[in-house]
Amino acid sequence: MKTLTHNPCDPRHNHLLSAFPSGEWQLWQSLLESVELRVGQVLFEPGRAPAHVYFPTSAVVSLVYMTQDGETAEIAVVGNEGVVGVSLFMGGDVMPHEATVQSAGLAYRLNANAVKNAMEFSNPIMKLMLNYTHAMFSQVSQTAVCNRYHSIDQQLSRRLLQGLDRASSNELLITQEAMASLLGVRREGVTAAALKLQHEGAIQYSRGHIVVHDRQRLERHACECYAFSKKAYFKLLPLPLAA
Amino acid sequence: MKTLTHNPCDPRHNHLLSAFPSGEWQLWQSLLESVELRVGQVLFEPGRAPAHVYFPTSAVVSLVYMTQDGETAEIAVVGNEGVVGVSLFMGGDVMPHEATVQSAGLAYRLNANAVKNAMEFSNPIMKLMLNYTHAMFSQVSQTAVCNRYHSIDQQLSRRLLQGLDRASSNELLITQEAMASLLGVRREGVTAAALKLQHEGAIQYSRGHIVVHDRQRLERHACECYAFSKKAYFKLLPLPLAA
DNA sequence: TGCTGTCTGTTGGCTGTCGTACATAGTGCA
DNA sequence: TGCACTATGTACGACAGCCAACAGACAGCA
Repeated sequence: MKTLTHNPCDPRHNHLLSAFPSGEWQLWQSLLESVELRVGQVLFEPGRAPAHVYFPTSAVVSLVYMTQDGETAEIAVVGNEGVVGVSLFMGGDVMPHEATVQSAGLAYRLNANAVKNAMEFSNPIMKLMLNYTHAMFSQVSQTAVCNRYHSIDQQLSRRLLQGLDRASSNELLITQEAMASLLGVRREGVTAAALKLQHEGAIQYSRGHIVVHDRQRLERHACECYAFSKKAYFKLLPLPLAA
Repeated sequence: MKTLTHNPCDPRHNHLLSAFPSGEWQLWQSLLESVELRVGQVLFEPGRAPAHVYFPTSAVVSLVYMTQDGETAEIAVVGNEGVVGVSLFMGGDVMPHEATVQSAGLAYRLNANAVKNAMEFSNPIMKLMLNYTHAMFSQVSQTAVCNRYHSIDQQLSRRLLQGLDRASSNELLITQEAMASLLGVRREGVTAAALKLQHEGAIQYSRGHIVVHDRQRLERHACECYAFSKKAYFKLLPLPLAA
């Protein structure tokens, strides 16, 4: 079993790829194609079959749902802990949401047909991917409840922490406008919540650059959803993923 | 391939079971156990591995998420179109929500170990179950967005329609109090929304008995979520399920 | 240096939902 | 018949978040 590296250019920097049994890894390695993802890039659109699955190493991808009226809401985040395109593992293809690059970086991708073949022939990989799908299912459920009950303050803190977990430093790149459309609230609401956090010294927000100074304070502000979905992930996926 | 029956005592009244290839069906048939489900019965609790999967024929089951503070919200509904316990198909076991019987009736259940064995040996069944899991994933995503953007009026209408689709008549049995905890809102909010629908002649609400008089009016009131999750289901699951 | 566009901060009024409290009406049972 | 219980209807203040509009601040660029 591979161990997790600290080099984001190594495909094994992705937790799922790093958990491949070595036999399977030999097979997949040659099929993987490295791609540089730009902010805002759309990996797949709602209602259209994804052409690839993406294993981010340093990039972060948002799964975003859009209503008829064009209002948006993020239902899950994927970084180097996961994979974009779980629908392919469930045998379907289309999904009701789109996948957009939230934070630029590297990812390794695999052709959809190759995925389908690989899944037929490798049970261990199939299981790994379905386990991740399970964790994502939990994350989406959590989001549903979060949208119902938690305040903008709590949700902003949660989302910053989720971003931080997938980032390489304590700096995040996202404007309040963009954060608002992820959370599905107004930009002014995000401004107010961000100011509160800033006055407390938890973060520093400036024109799309957020520096997190006090992570623990964020954790106190965040709703349970952050801790819960993280716990669900670690419970479902085997070591060394939890490392 | 089996055809869908109109007798709720027949296991093939469940859409998924009716779609089993005949070879597989012979195998499963002997393992299925019919159970009568009572209202309020808990099929599995959050954080505990489910002992069985349930294929409802006439019962309706709610998947309900509960926050730390005891507030609840339904994330999906399962009737004779689906199966309760999809986590077992993804290889995991625990789920963050509980499954509660919403409407009494019959279901066929299968031991969790038998499920795991069956999944190992039958690819077609595995695919069928994962397709349904996919549809449920869509439903949960939709719920997340619905919770963010849609009014109580819209959500009540949506939920009544979802109940209706899984019921055998145009009468539903649920109190406003119970509906409120499914939608994750106050009882008074449901009362107000229900009165509006009642004044328009769409429904008749009386002490836990709802009679739907004008389905089309409900559809006009409901948010897009109803139609969308229904469409997703039919897209993902093969005929004769769509019948 | 100044222009322009983007990002952030601020304000005031509005609406939907919440919290609480209480009134009324069916339903089942003694 | 009357009592107890549950379900539904009503009222009022509080508040979070929405909508619209605008002001200031910073960055990039000519």
